[in-house]
Amino acid sequence: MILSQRCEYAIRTALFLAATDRHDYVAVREISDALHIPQAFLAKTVQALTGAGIFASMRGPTGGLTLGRPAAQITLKEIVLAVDGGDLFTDCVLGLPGCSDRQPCPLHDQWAPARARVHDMFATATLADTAARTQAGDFRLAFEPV
Amino acid sequence: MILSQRCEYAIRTALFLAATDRHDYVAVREISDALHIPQAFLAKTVQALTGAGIFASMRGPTGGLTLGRPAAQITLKEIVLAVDGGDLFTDCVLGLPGCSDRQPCPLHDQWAPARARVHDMFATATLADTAARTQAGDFRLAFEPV
DNA sequence: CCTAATCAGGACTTATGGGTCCTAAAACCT
DNA sequence: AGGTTTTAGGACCCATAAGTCCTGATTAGG
Repeated sequence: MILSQRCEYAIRTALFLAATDRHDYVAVREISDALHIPQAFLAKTVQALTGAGIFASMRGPTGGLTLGRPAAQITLKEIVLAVDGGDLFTDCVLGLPGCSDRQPCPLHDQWAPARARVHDMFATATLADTAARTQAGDFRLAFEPV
Repeated sequence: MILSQRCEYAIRTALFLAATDRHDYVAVREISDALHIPQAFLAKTVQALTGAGIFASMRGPTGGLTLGRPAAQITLKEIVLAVDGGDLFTDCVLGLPGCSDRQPCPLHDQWAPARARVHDMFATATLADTAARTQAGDFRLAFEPV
């Protein structure tokens, strides 16, 4: 798996919030039902995002989650960093510590550009762009379309 | 981690065999010492490669491991497939089952080409090419150069 | 033939990510 | 004020990857 399960859930949740474009708070329960994610696990996962300011949360009967900033100003890279950390964008493909341009492993020259391609994909994709595509076509956030 | 620990060990072992270009069998113990890999764990890991014909093994005092075919005819993709399977090259970045061109997730159009780039890197890289680079420069197969 | 060295592979232990459960704290509503 | 609904977060359980240990099968060499 390229992303952890937590991170897949986090991105799908963020896209759900951006795509349904509501002004009020959306309860974790509602999201976990729509996306078929275990509720308690999602509740813990989003704490990493609220802590990073990517989500905002409110308690109480009308509480729930909402985006902490406009969807156009949130990249998928931020979400990955908040949940999984930056290892995906920096680590050696052979797991060798200190691998770099100065002290490369035998695959470094091939891996570095491929890794950069993956990085750029996450750094370029904003929630607004991606959510717009979600609403447009056949795109799905769950196995059964939401 | 993009590759499992097993797979990182497997590739480094294959490169070690290709780089030291010996005609005889090399004992697992010798490899695990050189690359700082737990011996018993490496012994189990390479069974996936001997089973796939990528390595050949021989028991007894002069036994050990050797490449099953010429290094120029072994790609890193084969090793990944034998150890980790093909999920890295086919799975949806959001973990949605059945994601494809026909039934895409919101990130499919961005992810598919990035994933193809990673695939092509492993499919193109042969043990011979990569091992040649290992011998040439400062390249390393272990934290302390071998 | 016997011993030592090596791979093969099952059984077991440990570490970690995924997931559940329960209690506390905050916010709304009557 | 008090009850209900929600997030926050600690404690715990489970599945799997990582790693260890031991026994057996095979081979070389005296």
